[in-house]
Amino acid sequence: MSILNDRQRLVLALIIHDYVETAQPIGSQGLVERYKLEFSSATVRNVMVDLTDAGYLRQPHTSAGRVPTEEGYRYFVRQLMGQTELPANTRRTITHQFYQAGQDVNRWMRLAASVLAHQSQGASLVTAPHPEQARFQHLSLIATHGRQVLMVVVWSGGQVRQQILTLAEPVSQEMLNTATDHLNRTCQGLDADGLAALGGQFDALEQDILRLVGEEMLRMQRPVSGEVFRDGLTNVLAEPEFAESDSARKALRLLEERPLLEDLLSRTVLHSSMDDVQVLIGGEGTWEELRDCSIVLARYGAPGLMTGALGVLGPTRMSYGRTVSAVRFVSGMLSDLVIEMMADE
Amino acid sequence: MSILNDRQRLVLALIIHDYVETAQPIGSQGLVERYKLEFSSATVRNVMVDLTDAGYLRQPHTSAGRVPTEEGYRYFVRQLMGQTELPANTRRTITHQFYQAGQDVNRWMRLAASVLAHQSQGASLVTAPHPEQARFQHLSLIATHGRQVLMVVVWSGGQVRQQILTLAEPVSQEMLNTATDHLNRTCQGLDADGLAALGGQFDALEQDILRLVGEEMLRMQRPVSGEVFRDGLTNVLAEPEFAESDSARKALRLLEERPLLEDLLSRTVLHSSMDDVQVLIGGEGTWEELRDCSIVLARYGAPGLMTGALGVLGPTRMSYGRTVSAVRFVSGMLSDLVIEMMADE
DNA sequence: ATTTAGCACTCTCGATATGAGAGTGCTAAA
DNA sequence: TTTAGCACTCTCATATCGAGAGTGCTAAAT
Repeated sequence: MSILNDRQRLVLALIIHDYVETAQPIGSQGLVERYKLEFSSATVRNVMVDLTDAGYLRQPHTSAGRVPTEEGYRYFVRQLMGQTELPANTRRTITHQFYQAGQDVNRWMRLAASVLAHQSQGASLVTAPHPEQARFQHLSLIATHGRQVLMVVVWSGGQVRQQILTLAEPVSQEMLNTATDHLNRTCQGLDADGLAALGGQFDALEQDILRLVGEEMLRMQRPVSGEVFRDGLTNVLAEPEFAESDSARKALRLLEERPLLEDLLSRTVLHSSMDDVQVLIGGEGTWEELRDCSIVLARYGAPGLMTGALGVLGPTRMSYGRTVSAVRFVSGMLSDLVIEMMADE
Repeated sequence: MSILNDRQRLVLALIIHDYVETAQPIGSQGLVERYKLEFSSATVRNVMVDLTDAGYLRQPHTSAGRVPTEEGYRYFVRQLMGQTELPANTRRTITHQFYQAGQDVNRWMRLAASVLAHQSQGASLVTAPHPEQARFQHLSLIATHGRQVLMVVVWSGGQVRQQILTLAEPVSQEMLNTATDHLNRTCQGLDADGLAALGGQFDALEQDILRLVGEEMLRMQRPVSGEVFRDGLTNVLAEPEFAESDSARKALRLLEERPLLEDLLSRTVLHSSMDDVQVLIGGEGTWEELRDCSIVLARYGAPGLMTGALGVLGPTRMSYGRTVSAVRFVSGMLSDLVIEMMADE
């Protein structure tokens, strides 16, 4: 990566700024006029040649204006963008909305997806927080009909998972109550290892239940185990570069199909530290589908305890400042909420 | 609506069939050649004039082929299409998949959305089944931290809803157990009226809980209360008429935004009888956003007890035969599953 | 050593023209 | 009632053309 002088940096920033707005190649004259630059268009042209040689700009064709390359965007994001924040009143409004959502995690998720989509004008996704180290908290067994039993397990993060079991033989609600009481007293706060270490102090029924609880625990600890919340998918379609809709389709499919999504998240954000915003520009050579897209990702939650991921998909030509600040803000918001929730319990 | 003779009906059916495949206006010559018709293209042209006068066909411009009108599709769906079914082996495969999903309602929903999207090549949506008449089954209260209590309510359909309460003052887990035991014994199987009718046989804590349970019950009985499962949104983008992406955006937004969706469902499928497939062609004058789209909808579930809705969105030029059979089949499948589940409990 | 004015050159984009092709509607004959 | 024949219409793809925007280069100016 070349080292740019101030003028080069200024011109690059201005070109990116204008191109993000207009989606049109940016020419030297227009730039000088719009920003009343104190050097001439010829000088700008010289600078443009430098930036093109450095790989930060390109021309769609001879004698058209310049367009940022992926490298150009990367330089901008790393070196030029600075730490922007959402406007104070926007932050207040959003905070208020989260506050109103109370303790309902599903509402947090929906709200986060909605805020991200709205602020960034892109497509957003938010994965539900999942425990990195699930701990058992409470169990209910409810006899329904014959050998069918509804098992409801509450985990220490407050997640609730239910499942219907079919037992080998009918069991009365009384016996179920006895078993749950025993298990609830004994297993409180145990993690997977703890559960496995418990010896033969249980009868057959309790052993069975314990095994199922253990399986559920494993399922829950997978990275994209729960629901994925999305919003603003149609925003992406509004961008002119996706008018032809084919690349848009490919990109949206990435968000729609779970395996692709798991791949994406596990290769990037899961290894990053909390609330650290990552910007993937143009697929970074790995995702063909994302040729003309960028993704802004972050991981949120209580490190080591309960984490999730969130992100925004938009065209490469997106407003990185706004998007990064939105992602950072929402990620921090959710982290605070999750940490607070964990502390309560 | 005019009465058509056999030849007119045949020509209309063939034009719709071809147009659905090619998305191109259909001409008289091509029709005669492709289907080796025993009358000439001139005759077909005469028939086309009749069908155009009747309002079932139109010409994009003078001297282009014919294209079905919305009325044409309606006539086709009502009179010509017949009762088609998915192929037997497809039905078997799908049945098998549902069977493998066990009793997990969320998996049913995801699978239903996926099957609908795949079979119809459109965008699908499925609302979770919600109780028409919720009955209380079981309650758990779990003390978490200070005055915070996690309330988990199980309804007679097997739905589980959780919520975090903040009590006026700290309460021990013992006291919570006593209260839940009492409430679980007393309220088993009661509906909203039943709960309201219970007099002063409860202490203050129990009264509070009961009130919250009642509120939750009301929330749950709203038509689109739970999650909405979607799939295949990108299928729609693949259709040539949505290449320009603007009308596609409008239509997909209808599925993305909950209020619009509630409006759509409440005005149509909620008043229909179970497993009865409704076809809305071109917005039916009510939904501007659906100008070039059709929606195939059905209601599923156990009538009076637990119902949901499902549907497919596609271009007006969609294969109604395939889509209607897919919607009918999946709807019947889910109805069976829900009824079976209700009978178990 | 930079910066700038001047200018020729290039390329896109929209407007306009043109011809092939597909399809119709009409008329008159079968 | 059906059909062959034919003139007519309209679209679509292609080609042409000029305006406009923007560049790169050179030589002069700072």
